[in-house]
Amino acid sequence: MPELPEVETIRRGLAPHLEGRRIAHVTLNRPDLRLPFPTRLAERLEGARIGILGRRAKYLLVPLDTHETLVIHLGMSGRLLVLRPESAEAQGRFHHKIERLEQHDHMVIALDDGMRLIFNDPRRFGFVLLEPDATIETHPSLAGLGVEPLGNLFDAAYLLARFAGRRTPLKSALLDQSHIAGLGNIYVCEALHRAGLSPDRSAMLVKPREAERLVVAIRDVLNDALAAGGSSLKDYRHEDGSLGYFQHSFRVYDREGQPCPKTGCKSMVIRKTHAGRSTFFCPACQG
DNA sequence: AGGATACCCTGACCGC
DNA sequence: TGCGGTCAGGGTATCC
Repeated sequence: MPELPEVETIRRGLAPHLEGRRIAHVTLNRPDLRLPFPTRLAERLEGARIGILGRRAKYLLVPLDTHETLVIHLGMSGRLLVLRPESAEAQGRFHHKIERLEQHDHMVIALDDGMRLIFNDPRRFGFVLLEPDATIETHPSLAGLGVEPLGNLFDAAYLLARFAGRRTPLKSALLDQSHIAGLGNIYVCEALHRAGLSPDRSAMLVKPREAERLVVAIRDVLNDALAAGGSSLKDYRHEDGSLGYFQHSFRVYDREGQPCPKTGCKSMVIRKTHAGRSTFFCPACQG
C-alpha cells in the first residue's frame, strides 16, 4: 500500500506512540523478509530509546540513542500496527477475520509502556535495515535516491535536467526512484492526468512549460493524499499505520473503462502497461 | 549504459 | 466449493 504519502501518514501516526519510548523486547518470527533481518537485530534494538521519526522517500527512519537507525520499507503489502497488549482492539483483532494477519506478523517490537509495534507483511517484499546513523544515506538501498518531490530541490529545471537524453516513456521516468524518490504507480498515473501529459511521451521531449505543470501536479496530488491521510488519522483510536490509500480521490487509477473525470472531456480511461506495470490514463486529454 | 523484463511472495478476485 | 489464471500500491538482478 505505501507510496510517499502513505509512509508519511504512517510516520505521523506512529510518532506519538514511539518517540521517546524505550524498546523492551523484540521478537522475530522468521529469519528474513525480502532481505535477511540485520545480524543480532533484537539485541541491538533492545534497551535503545527511540528518537524523532523520519522519512526518506518510501523509507521510514527510526533513529535510536545507540546511534543506529532502524530503517523500515513496507514493500507492497507491509503494515505497521501499534497495539495495546490487552486492549479491546487487540481482542477484536484476534476474534475477527483479521486474526489471519498474525500469520504474517514477522517482527514485534515491545515498548517500555507495554505497547507493541507490529510489522506485518504477507508478501514479504518489505525489509528492515539497521545501520549507523552516519552511513544511512550511503546504504545501497538509499544511496541512489533522487530528490524528495515535496522538497525545495524539486522543480522544473531539475526535472528537465534529469530527463535530458532519456528516451524512456515519461511514466517510467517518473517511477524511477533515482529521479524523484517516493512516487509509486498510483500517484504517477494521477499526476500525469492532472498535468494533462501522456505516459507515452519520451521523457526527453517534455517541454519546460509542461515540466512546470508536472511539478505542480505531482506536488498537488501528494499534498491531497497527505491531507486525506491526515484526516483519516484522526479517526484512529489505536494507532494503526495501515491507513491505505484514499480510494475516492483517484481520478484515473484503477478506473479503466470509466469516463475521464476532466471537465468537458468525453473520453474514457484506458489501461496499458509500461515496464510491466499498469498505467491508467485518458488518451484524449493527456497529450 | 540505458531501458525493458523476470522475479521475489501471498492473497484477492474472476470465470468456469 | 474448488481450481486455475490474473493481478496487485516495490525494488532489484539480469538480460538485451
